[in-house]
Amino acid sequence: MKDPVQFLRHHGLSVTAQRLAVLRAVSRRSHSTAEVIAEEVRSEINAVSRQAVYNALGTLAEKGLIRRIQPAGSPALYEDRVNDNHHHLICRTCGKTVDVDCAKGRAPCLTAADNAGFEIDEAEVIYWGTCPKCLAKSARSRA
Amino acid sequence: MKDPVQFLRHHGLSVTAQRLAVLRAVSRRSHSTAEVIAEEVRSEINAVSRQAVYNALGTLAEKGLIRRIQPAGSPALYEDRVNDNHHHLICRTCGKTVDVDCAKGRAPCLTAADNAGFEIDEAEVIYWGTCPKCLAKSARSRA
DNA sequence: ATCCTTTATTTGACTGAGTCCATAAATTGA
DNA sequence: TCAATTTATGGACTCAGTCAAATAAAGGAT
Ligand SMILES: [Mn+2]
Ligand SMILES: [Mn+2]
Ligand SMILES: [Zn+2]
Ligand SMILES: [Zn+2]
Repeated sequence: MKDPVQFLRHHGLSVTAQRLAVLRAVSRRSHSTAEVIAEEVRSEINAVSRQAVYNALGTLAEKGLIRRIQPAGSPALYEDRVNDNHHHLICRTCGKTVDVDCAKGRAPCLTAADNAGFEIDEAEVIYWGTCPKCLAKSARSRA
Repeated sequence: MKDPVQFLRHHGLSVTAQRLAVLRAVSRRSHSTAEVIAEEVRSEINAVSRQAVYNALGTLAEKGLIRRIQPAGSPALYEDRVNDNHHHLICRTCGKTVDVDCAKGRAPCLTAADNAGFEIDEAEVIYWGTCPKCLAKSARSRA
């Protein structure tokens, strides 16, 4: 199931240049926006509509080939690291986003203190803070 | 520090009808949108601009009197339960949002598996799933 | 109570990120 | 190869929020 063409077929999706290019663009760099992905795609196949990018990202995420995260104050980000429910660490100053393994190990940490009768399918964790670079910069300006 | 007037003064903010009404509106119901809050405020004092509502919500959140959460696919939500870094459980179907105590107890769970050199100041946790009502409804429709 | 300065509110235009929809094109599989 | 189905395109449109200039209200000092 490594091959994207196989993957698309397997989910009953037609194989299109746009989808393949979007897939490659997402893999090339982690945590990128639809906008950035669209630019990447355009540099590969020579044109693609915004809507096609959103459609591809949407269906690929739905089928589980890519993952979408939607941090506060940022457009959605897409990545190809999938199926491990890892978490994210985001710099409030510059937006730098890095992966963090799930604190509870491999098993996704789905247990809430009290689930209030909900059936929980995902625990989304975002650690907010300041990245090393921005820390250094603010230390310098305070000096 | 219970009294909102005191609180505003204490933070060097002038006390305005709009701010007080926004504060009351936020307290009246948990997890409401700016839009809903604006309507509440309008039913109390007879008019308020959208911008004034956003301003008030912004400064009140900044000063720590209210808290803003920004779940994926929803406008920002505001609540007055503050200073305990509690988490949220959100229904993917109907958006119902409920509080969940921090899994790690009183101390906010700020520890990531690997902080990558970041200085973390908040761990935001959202549990996504289906609420009891929506579970029941879908069980019924499957029957 | 009055004036002055600071701070907040109003109004209305504007933006970013994404969605909707009708038409055109590509993909599939018979 | 030829429909039938699935996607892509282009353009209008929406939602949630921000910006900026003009006006109004609040707070402090007389
Ligand atoms: Mn990631
Ligand atoms: Mn809450
Ligand atoms: Zn940073
Ligand atoms: Zn529900």
